[in-house]
Amino acid sequence: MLDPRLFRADLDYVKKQLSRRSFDFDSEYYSGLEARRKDIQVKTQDLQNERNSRSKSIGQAKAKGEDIQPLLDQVQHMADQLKDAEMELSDIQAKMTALMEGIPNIPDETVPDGRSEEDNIEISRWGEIPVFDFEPKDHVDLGAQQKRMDFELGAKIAGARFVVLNGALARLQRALIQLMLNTHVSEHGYSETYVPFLVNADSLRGTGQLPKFEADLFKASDDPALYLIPTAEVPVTNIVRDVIIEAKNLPLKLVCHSPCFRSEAGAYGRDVRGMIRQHQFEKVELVQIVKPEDSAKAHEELTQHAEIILKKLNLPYRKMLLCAGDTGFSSSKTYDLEVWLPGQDAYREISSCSNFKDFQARRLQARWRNPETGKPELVHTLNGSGLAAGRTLIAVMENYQDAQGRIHIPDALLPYMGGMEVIG
RNA sequence: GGAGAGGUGGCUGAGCGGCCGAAAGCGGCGGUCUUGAAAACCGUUGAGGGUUGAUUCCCUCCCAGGGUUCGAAUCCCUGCCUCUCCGCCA
Repeated sequence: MLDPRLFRADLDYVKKQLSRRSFDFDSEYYSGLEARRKDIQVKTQDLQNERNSRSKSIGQAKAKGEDIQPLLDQVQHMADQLKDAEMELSDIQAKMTALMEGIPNIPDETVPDGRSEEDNIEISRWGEIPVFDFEPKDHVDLGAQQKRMDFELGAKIAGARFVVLNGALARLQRALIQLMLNTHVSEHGYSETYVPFLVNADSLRGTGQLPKFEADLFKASDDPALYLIPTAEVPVTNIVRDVIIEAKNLPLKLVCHSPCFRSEAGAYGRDVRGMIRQHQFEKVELVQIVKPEDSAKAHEELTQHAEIILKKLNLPYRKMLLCAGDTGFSSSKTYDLEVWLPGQDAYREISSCSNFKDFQARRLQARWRNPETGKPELVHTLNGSGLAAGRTLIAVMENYQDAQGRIHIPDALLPYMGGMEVIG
């Protein structure tokens, strides 16, 4: 959620910034609502004030043993009036909240204009694209041997967009997760967490998935309302919901491995082959909670932490700065890391690292106590995949294949593979 | 799943339906004392919002949502959560 004070101070600026991401903000509707809100709020509070002072004098009169009946007669109709005003106020506040919750974050000034991924900017490239003296296979064909990667079985057990991994490939995925967790904990200073994979609506509202993106989620239960997490970002960031953090405890750097569940509504027909887009996948997520002044730097660092995993695995990748139109709803600035997939002859997203600034923090009421003011102020939140394990598995398979369709284990993973050097 | 107890400020913990945004203690902050520290003593210390020229005035918040009442932290209902005992269980 954006700062309501920003709307009152400079509506044109807000509208202009939102238009950069093709969001048409109805400022007329907003202004009308805001004017009414102000009006009704003042009216309601006046009535409340009157009720309070009259009730107080009734109490005092009663204490002195005076006849309070005349006073009671005076207040008779106040209750109804007040109730009406309060209902009107809560009604307009609900409308206001609904409007505000549907407005995306304002893009950072360093974010380029643009409408779609076509307009994203390549920041850098790393690694050498492997040259094969044979026609490289994609991960589906590579995984088909001995049914190590079995999509038919996934479909039988659950349905489309599910997979079963067997033997060495299941282990390889686990090895990747271990490498990622160990690196982030031991070398990057993150604290490992384990969190619920089912979350309530408040948590999803806090990080911005609700109310707008319910269709992307799997709802696991109606009563109580619980959803499967689309990313560990949700439970991990919600650790600081309604918390005032002491300045000395910042930054908070958390890493969490979790399965992720996405309905992929709206993605019909896209990436139907293979493990690129599944309803369930494993991911190691990095989350940082920082002082506002530190978030730009933290964003660069967090992205580098994700990049280091790719470097350790010697996987070629490029770093993209998303344009305003392609940046996610809650984010003010996002870098995507795209890994090279020989089977697709293309770079594909493997990590997305975002600075949300105070957008999530405002919804979460996640604050820190600023020693300079002594007051609680909103923190900045950031997160990024470090990395998506399923897609990393694909990248390793396709980049480390040989002419026989075998997969050579990258050096960095050898300690986790129990002596196995080649799969095949 | 069954039975009971309870949810109050950073923490512990009082609180007759009006004088309670809330005692007291701890913690935090500031000060006195001290070469310094500790102890002791004194003072101070919740959050959100509206409004204003203003550090003015006002509103809301004692788990959440309803209700009773002129008036609710206090009474009633529902939900959620925590604890204890029993059962079951990875």
